[in-house]
Amino acid sequence: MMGTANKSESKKMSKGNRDLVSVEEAKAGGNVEGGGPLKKGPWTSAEDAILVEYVKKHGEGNWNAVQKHSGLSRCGKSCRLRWANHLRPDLKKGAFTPEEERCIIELHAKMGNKWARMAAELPGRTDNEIKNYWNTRIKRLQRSGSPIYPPDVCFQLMNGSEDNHMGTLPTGDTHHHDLLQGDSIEIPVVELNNLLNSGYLSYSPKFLDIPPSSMLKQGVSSSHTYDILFPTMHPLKRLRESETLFPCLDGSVSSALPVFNHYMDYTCDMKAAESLNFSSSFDQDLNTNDQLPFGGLLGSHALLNGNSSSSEPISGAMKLELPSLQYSETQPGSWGKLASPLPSLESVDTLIQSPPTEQTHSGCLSPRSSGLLEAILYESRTLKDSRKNPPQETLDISVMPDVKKRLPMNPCGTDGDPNSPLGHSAASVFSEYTPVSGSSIDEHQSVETMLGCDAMPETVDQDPSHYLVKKEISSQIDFTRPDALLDLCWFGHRNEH
DNA sequence: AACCATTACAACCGCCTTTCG
DNA sequence: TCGAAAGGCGGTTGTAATGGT
Repeated sequence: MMGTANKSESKKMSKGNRDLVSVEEAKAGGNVEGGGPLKKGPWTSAEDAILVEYVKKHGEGNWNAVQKHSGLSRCGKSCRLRWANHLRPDLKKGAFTPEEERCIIELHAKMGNKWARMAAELPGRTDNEIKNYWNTRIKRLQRSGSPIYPPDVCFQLMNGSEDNHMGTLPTGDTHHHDLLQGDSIEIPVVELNNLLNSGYLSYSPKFLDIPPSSMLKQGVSSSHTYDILFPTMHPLKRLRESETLFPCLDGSVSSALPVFNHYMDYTCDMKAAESLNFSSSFDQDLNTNDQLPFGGLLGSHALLNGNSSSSEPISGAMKLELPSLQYSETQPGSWGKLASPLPSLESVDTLIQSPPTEQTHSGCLSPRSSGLLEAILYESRTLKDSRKNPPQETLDISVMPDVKKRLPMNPCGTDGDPNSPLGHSAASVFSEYTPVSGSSIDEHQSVETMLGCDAMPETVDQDPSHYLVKKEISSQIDFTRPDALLDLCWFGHRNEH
């Protein structure tokens, strides 16, 4: 908050006494007429008075002139912020109402961290307020391992995307037209990201149960997905705002419901959930069911990150900036041969989102060669076909010796679908960048663990048939393909039928 | 009562975009 | 057209207040 140069001053000037500063002191405290250093730290009531007076006279804007005209030793930015966040007469004070909280949650599900836009939807509230509220809430939810979004918000969002192909909430409020308008199929990736951040995937215990359509709607390609699933990559600056094209596939509402059925067992933010009449049993689940059918430990990163701490639950909102493993154009056909020594799943992001330019070494069309839209559509068709003619084999470990080694349980020699527009790649992530050393989970188990196949079938997943289903799933997923995660879901979907 | 953890809030920083001369 | 200034935004940090042990 305070600049380091003013820390001591700020400490001295506690909330209790800083209001005692007179206007003269406020003006003289820093500099008059912009000579000395600008003051930082908490604003005094005198400074506030000066600023209010100034705005009354001159109106908003031209904030840098405040210092000149009023003698206030604050920079223009600081003045603007102070005015916008505290002095504006139309500001609402006090805690957020349940309605506002609800609105924030929905807006965040739609917009992501677009605090200013969210603030525009909430009259009298500032972006800073909303941001603080959200961050606090996220921390709370992270600790409790609860979903970030209430189920009904996700449901609305997905339902909305169904309706308008935009992945937006059909909330009925008319002020979201900016998101609703347009005739493209573009879905702001933030919406997808945030659905994924919802925590329905964050622990992934029910990952396999998520219908593919739901999964797709939730944005499988989003970076946040991988934040959730692969939370321990070294941080780099995330792309500031990735607007990703992602098609909406058909997917019935009913197919999405089971997800919520599962997760209604988990709780949401206790406070918000209570205010919004959400069920709240997740805490209990946390205490009693610390082992999950997915093979991971609840509250553990063991899911795919055995070498990460298990002290913190994976939470959808976990803010992890992943390294941008930019797929090297100089390495054609190197799906699965990633250049970076430690790429993240952002790389998968990149791969999936990248425009098609080349074919993979296996001859399969990669997303690069045919585009994500085509890929998705293709896979959609494949899925439909598969329902009619269940595939015999899908796991192609032949092209991924590493995976081959790591999947000794694979009962099927499989061939990837050479016609799939989605080529190989995900295997690299699974094989290369899953836990390596010092892990609590044997790296060889990483994939199995993720699939919940060989890990702890007796703990939660008591149903042997369920276990077998997962076995089948694991054997049919081609981790050499970037859409392996899609497969995960799709198999999950298939197994619902 | 002391200590610690958490929460809520305020403010700054850096980057990006827009505006203007 | 270009560069500087201003404005806007999101991320981060620091601190007081509060609650629990």
